[in-house]
Amino acid sequence: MGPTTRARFVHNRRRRGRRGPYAAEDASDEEEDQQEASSSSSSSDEEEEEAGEGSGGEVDDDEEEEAAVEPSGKEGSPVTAARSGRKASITISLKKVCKVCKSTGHEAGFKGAVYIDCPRKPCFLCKMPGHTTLTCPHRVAMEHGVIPASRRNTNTSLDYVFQSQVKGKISMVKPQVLIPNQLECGNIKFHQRRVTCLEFHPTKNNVLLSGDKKGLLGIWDYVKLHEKTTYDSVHSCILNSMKFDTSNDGLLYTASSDGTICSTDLETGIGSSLLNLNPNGWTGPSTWRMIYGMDFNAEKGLLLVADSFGFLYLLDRRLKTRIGHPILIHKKGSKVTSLHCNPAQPEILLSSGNDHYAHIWDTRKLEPSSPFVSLAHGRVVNSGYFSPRSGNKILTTCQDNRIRVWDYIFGNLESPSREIVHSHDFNRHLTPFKAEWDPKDYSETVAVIGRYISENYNGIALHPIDFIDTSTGKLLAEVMDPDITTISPVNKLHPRDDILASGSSRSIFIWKPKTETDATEERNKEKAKEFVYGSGSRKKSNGKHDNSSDDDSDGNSVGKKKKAKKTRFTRTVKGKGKSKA
DNA sequence: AACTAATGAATCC
DNA sequence: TGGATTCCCTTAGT
Repeated sequence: MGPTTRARFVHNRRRRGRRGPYAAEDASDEEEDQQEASSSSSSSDEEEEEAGEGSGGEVDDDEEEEAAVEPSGKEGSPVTAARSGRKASITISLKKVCKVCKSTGHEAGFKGAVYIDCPRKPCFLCKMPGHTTLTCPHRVAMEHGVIPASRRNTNTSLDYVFQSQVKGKISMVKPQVLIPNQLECGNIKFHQRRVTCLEFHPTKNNVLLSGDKKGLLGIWDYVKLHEKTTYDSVHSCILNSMKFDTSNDGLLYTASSDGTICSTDLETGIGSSLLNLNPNGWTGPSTWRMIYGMDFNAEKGLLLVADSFGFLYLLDRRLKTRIGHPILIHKKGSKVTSLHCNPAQPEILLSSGNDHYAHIWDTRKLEPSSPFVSLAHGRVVNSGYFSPRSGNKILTTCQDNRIRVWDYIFGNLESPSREIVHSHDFNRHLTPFKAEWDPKDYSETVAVIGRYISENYNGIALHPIDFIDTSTGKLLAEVMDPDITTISPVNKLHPRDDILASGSSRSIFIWKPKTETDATEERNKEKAKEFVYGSGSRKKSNGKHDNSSDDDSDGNSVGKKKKAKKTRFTRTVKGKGKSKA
């Protein structure tokens, strides 16, 4: 793959690449409809209410019902049944059994595009009992999940230090956030298995690297859509992490569940192994070491790596050798899920683990099992990141459906500054969700993360990618497209451009901000549609995107699935106060 | 349309 | 500590 400088939009979904000040404000009214649609959702089909929890505990009084069903035949007239008296019960027959709690009287699952929770289980969103996702207070659209500052408001001396020393360095004027909410292009089934990680090339602006569960490494130039390369021999199973060598753009380090760290020269494709934790091959699950967390300390030329048994390894980049002995940094036998070196002080390390902790370490004086600071979590911690510029904040993603933020790492870290309830449950079939900072956001507040639970958008269940203001917990935007009905657990924001890359199942998508012209066009289209509907004529198929490409096989371009009425799916929640532009 | 496989963490003994 | 069991809004395949 050659240098990529030409910016040709070959076969992109959206043409106009011109950026304009993005007006997020105009969404106001249709927003309402959306909400309307999502909340009232099942207006048409009335639930047969009752029968639910009211019927109480007992379950199996209905054997005889089943018996009764049989004679009356299939859709045998319930009327006659009711008439005949004793078989009246058949009218309520077809007993519902909840697939979650196995009791009768209610059913959990999708009803159209709306998922109905089992009322006997705690809320699937916030995990608290007493209500379901549909009525969860954290689901309220705009506030999507903040637990308002569990933080003490006392002004300690540390807070003073924070105010005087740190705040000055962080821009307090929030820059305008340009949300890449418009699907630009996609690469369907680029991978054979689900995507597990994404990384933008540090210098080549349009190059995206991706890894999957099989260990495949993909390189894709999303401007020259046809420029794709894959390496299938680098790893033999899950590619968990990728890091570029900051002193050599062409060199990529990869960490895998096969227990190896590899460096790959992206120009030549030549790779070499830096570490193999399973030199004797497979000798059973109790000995097989997997590598999830990895980061690069540029200052020291040091690669930090952690395995699934709780150990940290230090590798010298040049010598390609281990330094010292492995050090236990999480509960013995538990997986270390992520590592991150502080961008301002690379010797400060943040580790997250399956033992429900995130730890802060000073790599200059590593003592097994005695971190500098421990951050307790409710469940497995999927990831922990220092803020991208100052390194003064910490953002973690935990399987208890909470995103946690610590505002100042040298302050009181006993409890997080904020916990933000957000749906990103663990599911063994999904790549773990990780909230990621926006590297371009000087104020270090914006984070992006995919959402697990779906919302009903005009009759179709979609799983948006959420942009969250971590300083308030407010949902800044939810990004989605009616063609993408799968969950997007992997998301990465471009270090310089207003671009979002997302990995959803086996596909990869590129998103850009909706331009002024896009918005106008859409509005006009909407108007036209109203007109057509108003005049009673049927609308013919709506604007199909041009498929003008060569290279059919593994399809560039966005695939179609269910087609929904295409209204405004990429909804941007209006961000108040950032209208300057 | 209705099934299945793949397969990680919690829970229970 | 360790093995069996369970599971919850998955996805792509048959």
